[in-house]
Amino acid sequence: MASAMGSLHLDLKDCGNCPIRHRAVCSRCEPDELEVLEDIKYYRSYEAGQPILWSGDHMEFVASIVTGISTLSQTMEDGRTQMVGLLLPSDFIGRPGRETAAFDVVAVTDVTLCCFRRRPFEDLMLKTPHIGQRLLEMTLDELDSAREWMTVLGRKTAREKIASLLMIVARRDASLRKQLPGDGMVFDLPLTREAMSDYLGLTLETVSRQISALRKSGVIQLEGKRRVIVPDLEELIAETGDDVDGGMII
Amino acid sequence: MASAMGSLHLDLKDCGNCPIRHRAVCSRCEPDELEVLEDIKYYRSYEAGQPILWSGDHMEFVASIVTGISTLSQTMEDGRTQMVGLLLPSDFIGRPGRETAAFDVVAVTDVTLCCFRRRPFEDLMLKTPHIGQRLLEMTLDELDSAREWMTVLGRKTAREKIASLLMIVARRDASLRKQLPGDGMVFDLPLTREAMSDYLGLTLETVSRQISALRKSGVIQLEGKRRVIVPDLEELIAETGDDVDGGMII
DNA sequence: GGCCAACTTTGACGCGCGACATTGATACGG
DNA sequence: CCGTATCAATGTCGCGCGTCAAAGTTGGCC
Repeated sequence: MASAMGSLHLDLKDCGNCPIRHRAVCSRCEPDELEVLEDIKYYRSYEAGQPILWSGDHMEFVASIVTGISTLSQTMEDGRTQMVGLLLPSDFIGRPGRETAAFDVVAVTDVTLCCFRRRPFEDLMLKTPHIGQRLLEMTLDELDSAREWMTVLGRKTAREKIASLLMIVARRDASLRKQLPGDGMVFDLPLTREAMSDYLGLTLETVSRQISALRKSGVIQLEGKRRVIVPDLEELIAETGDDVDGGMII
Repeated sequence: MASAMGSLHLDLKDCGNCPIRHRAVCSRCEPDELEVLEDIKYYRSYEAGQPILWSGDHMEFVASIVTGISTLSQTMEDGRTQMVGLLLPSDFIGRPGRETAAFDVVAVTDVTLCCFRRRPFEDLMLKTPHIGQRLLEMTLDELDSAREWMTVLGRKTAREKIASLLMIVARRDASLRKQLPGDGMVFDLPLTREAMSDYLGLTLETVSRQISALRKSGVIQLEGKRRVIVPDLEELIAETGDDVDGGMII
């Protein structure tokens, strides 16, 4: 971990080499604006499974995810939990103008954050419209995603929910490889069955059963618990209940 | 309707008298900035039940809701629909930088919009940081609401969902009257049973049954179909499944 | 290798809520 | 006045998914 951080520091101290340079909240900044950001930024890292923030925590920083995956989730008094966001590299954590975290943030994989102390960042936003513009764009995208997701939660069957999640992961995986999703594609599920159930508003048993059912129907094949093969993409899309390739931002 | 529009025009042509002046996307604008907005704004009105936008429509304008209530919803191929937003006065419709509507927008009550042609509004946003700043703040608030709502959709029982919706309406009603919600409060449901079912991811019948059940338990009383009386607010809050007065933005 | 913890799968059972049908209440127009 | 439309309430039935329980799988560690 320490050595990983060491190399990250070396690679990333310069924003020009940053892997999320073109997508994160800083993506519209000019070189002089980046310099100001570079002065106040610092990195933090978390191991898989560690909490990053608890709901109600005082937030001293806002941050961009540089590498890894985190979840944003809410827990009811009696322990029921619902995931409300899946945070990927370049996604933003925290909210300018808010003192405390509204949701729990947990690292699913090892995670590296590029952090900015909140106050200086808020000041900078007022002086640097490019940051606010990009953050608005990102927030609007997240709102669209959240709304699509509400339809999944409110109206889809368990089988459709699983198929929808598989398509989301498949699309994301394809875009990381700079390919289009297609027949025969292979990808890994970044989430445990329990995390999938939190995402989809199901129990982990139902998730397991529906994945088995999709396998038995031939819609997907499994290699181990996590690796998924999609022989016929159209067939999987049909299982989502969406009209052909419509919907499902993220 | 025509006469109503007439009086609105007279009353509202001047942004200084606008009922949503302090909350809408223009709320941070200085007098000179308002003047520019006044030049490009125009009003439109819709009767209860009318569609304002269909998903996929080309959007020539963005708008603020001045009066009335609209719903934002998504429909699946087979007709299942999920409401993904409840738009109240001062809420914003449309998205700078997007050509087509992503969701259906329908007027629930008679609605008046303050519209801006999209292109000029986008240009203005680049020149007027106050607009973008306010829109960011509003969008972040909506994102928080959407996330709270996801927990309702994914994890609550039908009875808890109904109680949660009643609390949302109760809070909104109290804030309009500039009071705190309290024991014995009375309010009207702005939505039909069907709209409530779309909101909560339930069927209309289940909504009807759960409202009857809450009435029989003495948690609420009904006056007609739409008017609700809450003898003991704590009791209703307990039915939501939330911890005491936590959660439930909007 | 063997042990242990974490994760997953599968089964049995029952309840909550959806699907469908009927009845009632209210409003509107002829 | 009645006929129709809309919205709501309520009954019946059954399936989907949650709950509880147990067994199987995988990987880490000594």
